[in-house]
Amino acid sequence: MEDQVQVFQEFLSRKGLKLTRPRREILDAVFGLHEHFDAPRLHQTLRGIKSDISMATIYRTLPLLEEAGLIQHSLRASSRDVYEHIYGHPLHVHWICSRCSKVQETPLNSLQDQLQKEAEGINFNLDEVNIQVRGICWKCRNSENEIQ
Amino acid sequence: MEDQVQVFQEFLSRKGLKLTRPRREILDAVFGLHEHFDAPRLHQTLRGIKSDISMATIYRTLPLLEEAGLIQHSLRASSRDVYEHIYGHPLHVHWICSRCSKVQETPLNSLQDQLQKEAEGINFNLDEVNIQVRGICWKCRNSENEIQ
DNA sequence: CCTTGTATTGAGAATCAGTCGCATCTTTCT
DNA sequence: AGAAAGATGCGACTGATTCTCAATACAAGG
Repeated sequence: MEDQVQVFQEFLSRKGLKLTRPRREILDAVFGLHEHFDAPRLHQTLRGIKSDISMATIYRTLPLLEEAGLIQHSLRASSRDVYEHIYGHPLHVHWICSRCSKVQETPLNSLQDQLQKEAEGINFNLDEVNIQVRGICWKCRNSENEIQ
Repeated sequence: MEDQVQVFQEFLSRKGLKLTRPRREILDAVFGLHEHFDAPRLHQTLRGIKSDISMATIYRTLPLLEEAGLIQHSLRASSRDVYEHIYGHPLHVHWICSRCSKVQETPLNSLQDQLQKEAEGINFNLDEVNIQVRGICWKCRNSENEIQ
């Protein structure tokens, strides 16, 4: 439990930065959410709970969390910067329905090995993988006739 | 040559819309660029060449091109809406270097088949695939020691 | 416990992308 | 040429993200 705090802490000191109250609260909020989020939503969440951390601080902290490998940019349907926390989560594929915008996730499985091989082929030091697939989910396929 | 014009033309008339001068010029500009682009860059390009098509028109046209299957949303490092034209291009993997931000592309190859299989597994009607991999490219790996 | 240098923060201004409403053109069809 | 429907440009507007800067908080040394 609270592994992510350690990770962040270590990352910060390695860079000569400090784990301050605002940073800690943002970290907690991020790992308290179990969905994708963006800066405004995070701000709302934090405000709801207790503190009034400024947008500026949130926008400053997210890149740090990303650099520390705790969160990653997620693919987005909208035009905002969307993140999700990944520490302790396996990499996955996002299946995005073009109709209802719902997002399902499945694990990478064997795809990862292949990507790894290709990475070696071009001498690329692979860090993160994001796979986004768009199409129509089964629910919408079924109700396709009604709408159109 | 100029296949994309036909495709767009047909798409438009199917929807009762017209292939106007601005739309045509945007289409040309899009297929004249051989990199990823966003609305502002497109605007700049168009301005440089000749016409003064408004941002509003560009923002209205891009979704049409997307719906026509001529371009697709690309994954982005920044916070803007980035597109690339795909008509006549095979699907590919984006290799993004976290250090120098350069983007390389490789074809999907066998990954596509696997995704297709997984799609069938969850009864998902696969349309588009975007794969983004982040890491460090060979150039940056080599010069890693110097900077740090 | 005080001092000092450095990192941080909040608030608000400033940007910038993307959207919208509307009066004015274009295109198409007759 | 005239009418109807679709398009466009302009400018206002919204909302996200960045920037600036003065005020704080913190760690280390005295």
